[in-house]
Amino acid sequence: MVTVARTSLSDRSDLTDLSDSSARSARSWADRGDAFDPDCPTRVVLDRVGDKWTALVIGALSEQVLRFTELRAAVGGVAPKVLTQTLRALERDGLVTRTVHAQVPPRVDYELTDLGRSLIVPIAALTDWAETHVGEILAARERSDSAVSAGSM
Amino acid sequence: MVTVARTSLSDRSDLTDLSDSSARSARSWADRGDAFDPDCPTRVVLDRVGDKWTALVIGALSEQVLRFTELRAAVGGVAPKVLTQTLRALERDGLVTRTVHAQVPPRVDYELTDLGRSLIVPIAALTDWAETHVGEILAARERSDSAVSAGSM
DNA sequence: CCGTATCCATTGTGATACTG
DNA sequence: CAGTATCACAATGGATACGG
Repeated sequence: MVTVARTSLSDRSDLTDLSDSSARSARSWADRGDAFDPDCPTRVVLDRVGDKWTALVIGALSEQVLRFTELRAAVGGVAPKVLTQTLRALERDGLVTRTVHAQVPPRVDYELTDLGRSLIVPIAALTDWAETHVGEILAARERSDSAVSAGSM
Repeated sequence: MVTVARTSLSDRSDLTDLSDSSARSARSWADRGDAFDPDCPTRVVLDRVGDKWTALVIGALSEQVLRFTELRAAVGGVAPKVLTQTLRALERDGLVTRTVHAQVPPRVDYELTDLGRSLIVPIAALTDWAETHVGEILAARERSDSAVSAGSM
């Protein structure tokens, strides 16, 4: 159930007609939100998933429960402070559980929640697209960059 | 809608099928990359899609070709400098074409390329997930935040 | 109309060292 | 082991004004 909070976009319909002729889907892209709205669903998720380590952490945890240090190694040596930030954010959003075992030395397990596991699907769609098309992006990038330098010669 | 998730990643259920069809997807999460590697496919795409305006711009352009000012209104009044940055990045990556019409006053059209259009699918998977589950995230967030303030009382 | 130029606040990220 | 504390820095993002 969506009820996107729409502040500016729908009001400022000084565009010709954005949703009329192309009303092929019930909910148009234009309704999907305003980046200024902190509760815009897409923004909430993109702000979390788009950061540097979240996708990697979720990927690592999708395979198995991991401890802090294991996680740190799994994602390639992130600084502990940053990993802690990432994990706290994931925990706060209900995507990861943090379990402290009363032991010496301490043992803390991180595990995906059901919600976190469900996020694997759309992330996989993105990583899948990325692996398929990153070549085209990189090629376009090189073409563009070399065109710039060629233009200045 | 969306109908994404051809289960490319989720079928990494243990070791079973290394079948050819998912030769690419058969790679485990651990192989998907290192965030330090600037050419890691997921990073390249996430760095682009995860920024503040790209998803909205692609969404707007998915419905129709738009001019600079139309785009600006469509995504909710982004500052021109930032919109230019976003569009230049998209153009450089081959996701958007920029067409200048020799007219007075000038007219510049922005349009998705085939590559850009193909990106709509995984983005839709993400926005779809976001709209479905943002409530759970926000609820978890509130629970977590109120637990913190309660704990300090 | 379609941008660029300038300045600035905020945030994200990281290295390093230290502690219960 | 599992973090925290501190400092530093680069990258975003935004407001405003101006130019071709």
